[in-house]
Amino acid sequence: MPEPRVPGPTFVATTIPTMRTKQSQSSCPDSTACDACSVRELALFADLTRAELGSNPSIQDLRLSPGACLYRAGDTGAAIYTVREGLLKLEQYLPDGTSRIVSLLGPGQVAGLEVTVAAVYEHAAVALQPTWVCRLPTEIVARLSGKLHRQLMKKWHEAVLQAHDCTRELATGSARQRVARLFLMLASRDAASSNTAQSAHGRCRLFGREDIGALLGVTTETASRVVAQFRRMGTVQELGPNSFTCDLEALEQIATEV
Amino acid sequence: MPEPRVPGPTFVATTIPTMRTKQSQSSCPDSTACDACSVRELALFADLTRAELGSNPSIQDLRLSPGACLYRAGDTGAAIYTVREGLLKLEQYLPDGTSRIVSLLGPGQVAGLEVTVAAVYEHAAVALQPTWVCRLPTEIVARLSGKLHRQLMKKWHEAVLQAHDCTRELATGSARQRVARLFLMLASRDAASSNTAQSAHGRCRLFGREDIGALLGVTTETASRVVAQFRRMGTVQELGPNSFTCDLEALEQIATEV
DNA sequence: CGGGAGCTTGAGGAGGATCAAATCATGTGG
DNA sequence: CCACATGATTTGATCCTCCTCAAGCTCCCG
Repeated sequence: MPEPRVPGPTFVATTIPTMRTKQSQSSCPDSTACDACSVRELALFADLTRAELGSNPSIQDLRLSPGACLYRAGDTGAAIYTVREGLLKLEQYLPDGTSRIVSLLGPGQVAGLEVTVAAVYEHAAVALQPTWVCRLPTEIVARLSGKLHRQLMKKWHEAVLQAHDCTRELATGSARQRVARLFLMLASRDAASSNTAQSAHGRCRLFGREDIGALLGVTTETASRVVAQFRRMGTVQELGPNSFTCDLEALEQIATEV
Repeated sequence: MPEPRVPGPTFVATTIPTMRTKQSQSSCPDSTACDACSVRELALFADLTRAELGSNPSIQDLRLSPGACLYRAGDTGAAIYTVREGLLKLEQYLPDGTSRIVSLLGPGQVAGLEVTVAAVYEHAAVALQPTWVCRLPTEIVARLSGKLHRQLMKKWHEAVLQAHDCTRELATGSARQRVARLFLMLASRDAASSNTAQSAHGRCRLFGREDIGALLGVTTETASRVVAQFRRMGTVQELGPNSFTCDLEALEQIATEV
């Protein structure tokens, strides 16, 4: 498969004045957009023919800038969202008011699945990178449920796998190990879009230290310290802002050390 | 609803010589067993009439002693299991060979859902308490899938909620907080079977310190120390072996302290 | 009675949290 | 274009939690 590149609208580099606010630009795709979608085979509609799909106007493409919020915990669930490109965090709140990231969603994964069986969203979904999602209203899901069942089950499965991965890989061991595993996880995600699969160095986009902390269950300072240490050791190299190349072997080493 | 009590066979208090081994005693229920099942309304068959259900001989009740293994990661997935009473842990392994508990499953929840869309199990499922499960072969699920869809989706939802709960409540904060939240979680589970819902003291069954450690992401010693400390402080009282009453307010206090 | 497994407790040290401050990046207004 | 405000990142110093290693302890079973 060719390198996925999102067609859609031209990249709108609008600056968002207020972060953490819902910021979404809809672009009504032409009738073949779903065909052309880079995550077509991953997406919910994999089993549908184009005729069944039609050019449904209620299916929208949305673009999220980093920090933009797709929905919040407790919002009435009106739609589910397939990630086409980018990265979302699912965030929940602790008894003491602080928040914790319980899952990450990348291309092909679905946010908000819970509203197919419940009334409201369980988490806040917030973009960590520039992200495109495909919005699918719950009515459509209900209407097509006969056709979508198999795909929905697979998406549920992915959601569980992802949640368990986060506990197992990112909430266990020392801060060094967790950060190393995070780099490996992100690099393997981005590897899917890179043509050379098996090289000793990977590439990934990181995000803010505060989010890293909330994901790994450590403080912002610790997250910063470890990333800085990796950079000094040459384990990772910063190309641009939060864009890294990683020495995968060295990271693997750290991830599994005593 | 009345207090759930498992009918089934008489309690067989066999001692298991080799722990960690599959230990299951099947008892073919009479034709009305599914009707009488304590988790009937929670279970997969909630939507089925008795006629549809029939007295299917391939649906079995199994009893697991603590430490007994229902299936292992990588096993071919032949069935899914509804927990009727007791508690299961879902265990996965880290790169370094140590294991981590990624989820707990109690009455009404389903283990092994993943094999409805994949070939093998993702985790090992091991009993933490004396546990009864209802075994449902995947063929049956496939055959009844039209009828079962809604319930399956709900079970997937529960699985995701449970996984996120474990990350958020049990893998965050100090060891004291984690243990306090574990007590609260277990007490609220057992509260469902107790008639008095709103008292300041709860009741719960705990399990081995090693499992507590693997669940909370701390060492066995730390788990032991904190439990011992709670006991000395009177926050919890040990009635029998691993059977506790808890001061819910005090635990809540600890769970949310800075 | 002896042995083993799980639980408890102790002492010491490493790692991470906390508090605080300096540096850097970015956008704003003069 | 520059000075400044703002927020994120980095770094430092100190304290406390939890891990590590080690030793007793309790209970159960042969």
